[in-house]
Amino acid sequence: MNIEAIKIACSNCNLRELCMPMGLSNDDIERIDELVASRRRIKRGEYLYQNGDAFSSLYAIRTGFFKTCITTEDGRDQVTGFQMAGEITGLDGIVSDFHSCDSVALEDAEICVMPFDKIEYLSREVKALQHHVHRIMSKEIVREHGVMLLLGSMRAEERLAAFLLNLVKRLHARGFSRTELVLRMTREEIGSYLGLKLETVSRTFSKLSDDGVIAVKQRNIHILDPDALNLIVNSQTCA
Amino acid sequence: MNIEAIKIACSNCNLRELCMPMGLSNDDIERIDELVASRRRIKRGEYLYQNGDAFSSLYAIRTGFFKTCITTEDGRDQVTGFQMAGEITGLDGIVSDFHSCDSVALEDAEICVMPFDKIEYLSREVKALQHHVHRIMSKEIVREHGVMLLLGSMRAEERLAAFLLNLVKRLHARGFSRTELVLRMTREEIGSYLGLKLETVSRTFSKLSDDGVIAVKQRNIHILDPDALNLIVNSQTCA
DNA sequence: AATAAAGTTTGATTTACATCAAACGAAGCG
DNA sequence: CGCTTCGTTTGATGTAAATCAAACTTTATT
Repeated sequence: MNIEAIKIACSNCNLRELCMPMGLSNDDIERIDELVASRRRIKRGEYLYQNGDAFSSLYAIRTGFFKTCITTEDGRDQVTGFQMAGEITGLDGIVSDFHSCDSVALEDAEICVMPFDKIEYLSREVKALQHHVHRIMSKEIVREHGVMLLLGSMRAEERLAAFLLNLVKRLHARGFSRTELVLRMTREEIGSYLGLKLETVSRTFSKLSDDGVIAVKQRNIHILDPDALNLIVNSQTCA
Repeated sequence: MNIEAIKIACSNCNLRELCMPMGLSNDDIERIDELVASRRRIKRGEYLYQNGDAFSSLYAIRTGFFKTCITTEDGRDQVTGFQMAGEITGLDGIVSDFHSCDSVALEDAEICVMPFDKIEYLSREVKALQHHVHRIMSKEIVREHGVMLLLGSMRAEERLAAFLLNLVKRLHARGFSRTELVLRMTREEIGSYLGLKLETVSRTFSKLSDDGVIAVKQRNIHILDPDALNLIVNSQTCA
């Protein structure tokens, strides 16, 4: 393996506990070292892929923060997810060989390009990789079920609480604080994801702040009372 | 192959154009004939699987109609999808080895049990099956993106129009009418799926009926003006 | 067939969130 | 540095859908 190949090998990556090689034996990780064809830097605001682009690869996020969103002809826009380091994006393109949503970097980012034919080839060779790919897709399906519950039956305060708890949980798995987080997205993007208008998002932040549940300073959020936040999500105001 | 095995073989199934063997060559279909371990009959109202059940298999629907739903501790309920003949259900269980939602038959049904370890084994052998499994999961992800858009940014009338168009499209692919359909679910279940209360669903049916877009007789829907229905979905009242 | 239970429709009222509007703060740019 | 742009907050008002309520229809049960 040459220097360039070593540099992008999963076996040499500090995210291997979280990302594509998660749960694989050391042997298997070495067998999938050719998975990543290249790395790519994406500046804030740039697209990783866009609706209509030909699908060829999945992308593993090394650094940075992304949103995925769908835009309809009539100009409606829906953020379908936010992705951070160690997460895989691009799954929407498999079914039709074209991407059906946009992926946008919310901060300068670096991603690993994993050609999907290589993923399929290696999945046939490495059982653990095959199962992991299946799990990644199933996990995305289950996540979206949760979003459907949120959009279908939660009130604004519950939605925002669930959103913050989800974010902080994923950040904590990456070694960040359990109580402090920096939002990488605007109020409008949060609103789009949660099915709310940006004014409602702002008001709800203010409400949670007034209630002493969180402290808000621009995009810096400090969770003061995690239990209260959990309670907001799990009990619908108990009528 | 004995009589019993032939009876449940994909190569012998009238749904093979739609279901698991879709797009496979005749050779490949024969190679996956052992995919279905058994068939199971489910009566209306019975569970195919439930939240918390151990995951072992995916299920292909031969006949009948299902809903999947998640129920939270606090009693909230969200229908996450409706499944009909030729569609695959159970994908939610892959990630954690336990099902995270319920699958309920909305009419007497018959399903094919496909043990997931067998799917993975055959996917390693048959490239076309591997890719098809990936496409099925990606398709579900993309479908859920659409539901997120619906729940996040559409008004009641748009949601119901989109729902009817989606149902009739899938039914038409199965040889049914492009304009007539029989709803297998209650107004409440439609409402749960669409993030609306049953009264709103009922009112919206009445509205569409008054406008001459559809004719409603209990659960029988006749689409009188497909173009109008499409227009409702694609243009947000043009403010 | 009678009765009960489940599902649906329609009306009156309430409400959570959207919309409209204005001011303010932070950040990017010439 | 001042200027513009973008993002955020807060207030006043409007509205789509929720809630409450009652009648009605269909389906299940005995």
